[in-house]
Amino acid sequence: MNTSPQYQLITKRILELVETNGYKRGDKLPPERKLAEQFHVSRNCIREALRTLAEAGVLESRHGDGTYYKGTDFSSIMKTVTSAVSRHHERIGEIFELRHMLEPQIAALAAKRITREQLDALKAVVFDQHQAVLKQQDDSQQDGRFHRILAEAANNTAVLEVLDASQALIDDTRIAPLRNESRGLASVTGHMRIVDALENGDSEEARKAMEDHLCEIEQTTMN
Amino acid sequence: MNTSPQYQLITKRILELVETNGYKRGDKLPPERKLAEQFHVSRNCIREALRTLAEAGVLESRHGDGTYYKGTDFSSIMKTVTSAVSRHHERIGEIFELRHMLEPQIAALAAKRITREQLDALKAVVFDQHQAVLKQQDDSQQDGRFHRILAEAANNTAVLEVLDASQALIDDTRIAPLRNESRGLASVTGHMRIVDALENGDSEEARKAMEDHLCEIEQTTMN
DNA sequence: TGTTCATATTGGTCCAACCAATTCCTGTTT
DNA sequence: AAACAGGAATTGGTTGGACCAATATGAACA
Repeated sequence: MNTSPQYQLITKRILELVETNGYKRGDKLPPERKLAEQFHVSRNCIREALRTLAEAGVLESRHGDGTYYKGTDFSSIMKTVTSAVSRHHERIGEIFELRHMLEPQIAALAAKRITREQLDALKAVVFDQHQAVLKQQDDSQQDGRFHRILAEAANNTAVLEVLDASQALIDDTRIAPLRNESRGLASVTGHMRIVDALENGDSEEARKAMEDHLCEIEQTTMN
Repeated sequence: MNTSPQYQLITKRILELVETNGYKRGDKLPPERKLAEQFHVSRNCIREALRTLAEAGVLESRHGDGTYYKGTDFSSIMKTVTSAVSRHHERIGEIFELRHMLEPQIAALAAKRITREQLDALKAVVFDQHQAVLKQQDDSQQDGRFHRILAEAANNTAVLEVLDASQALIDDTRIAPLRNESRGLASVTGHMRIVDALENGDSEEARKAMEDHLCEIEQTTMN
């Protein structure tokens, strides 16, 4: 037989606990001793499960304080494997390709589903980005935020998670920017066109605008 | 002071050990008890570090055997991505949507990149599927294989991993079949059209064919 | 040569205690 | 009443030793 070790089962049960009790990001879990008692296993076993979940980015333990539900935060996980990622620079192109597949359709979906608030947030971000560019500051923060809000507006968490992970990979490999003013302005213009399409609820135009935007970025990146 | 817990330090030291000693994929690490002695920490602490590395995909422990170096391949990184997907199995609709975003573009890419051998494999699968349908057998195996070969032909491991994860989820939830002869034949016809487009290297037609194919499936699934 | 079985090795689990960081209450001071 | 200081309670981090369970190994056997 190939029975799973107990700590793996416990891992799942803790996840269940979190889900069925509707834990939200930042909530504190019961102390290890309680969990051990509740699941009828040793505290040791609980801790191994917690280490697993911590590495997976689901939880975070703070000495003397407690264990917290982190939601799914990828950037922290990625840090632990950064060294590994660096050995796979050649694959980063695939990640870009993956994003290139998703983003235009996200834009199209968002055109149908975006809320008033999200649209406003988007406009605010583009505004901020414009300011940053004009001041010759780094606008990568705003740029990332723009794409993230869009993914949220598409209202599909699965896609959102995939995109977040991709972004984390890209960030971590520091492939990044080469940002200058002309490139920044082009980015702002692209974003404005997308926002415009969203405002009109025009799916096709949104898709196309995003498509063009990404192509432009790719060209200026591959200098 | 904000000293890291010991198990985190041990995690790094184990990685060092692996690197400096030139461990290769599949090599066996020293037993936990040795490691504990060598690093002057408790075996418990070692184990927590091992759990962390195991979750990161670097190591694998086998009961009664030993702990092995798994190497750090790309898929271990993507595991992070795919695990995100798998935490959302309740949202099966989103998963379908995700696939719907990817598959047509995969078809388009595959039209440019597919090899002779892959095209042959594709034809063989469609052939088998046709046989299965005519014999009123379940063709889900062939159907899955078709989409997988296509993803391989697109030659993008990142996308492939995401799709595999999605497929596993769909399989898992047994949403599936409702397969009957007319639906099966429609599927075969759809696949044939896609193969035809691939053979001609026609990206756009491949995309469209896949798009239509998916729409048809969705309709017949939502009975 | 091939099989079986005892044994050693190794990961998995448990317990009970103690260390260390943080929080929280309580009493004091201002 | 507000601010502060200090100690107790809570909670994660670590330890050592014991035992269970799966696997590998090698010797005895057919």
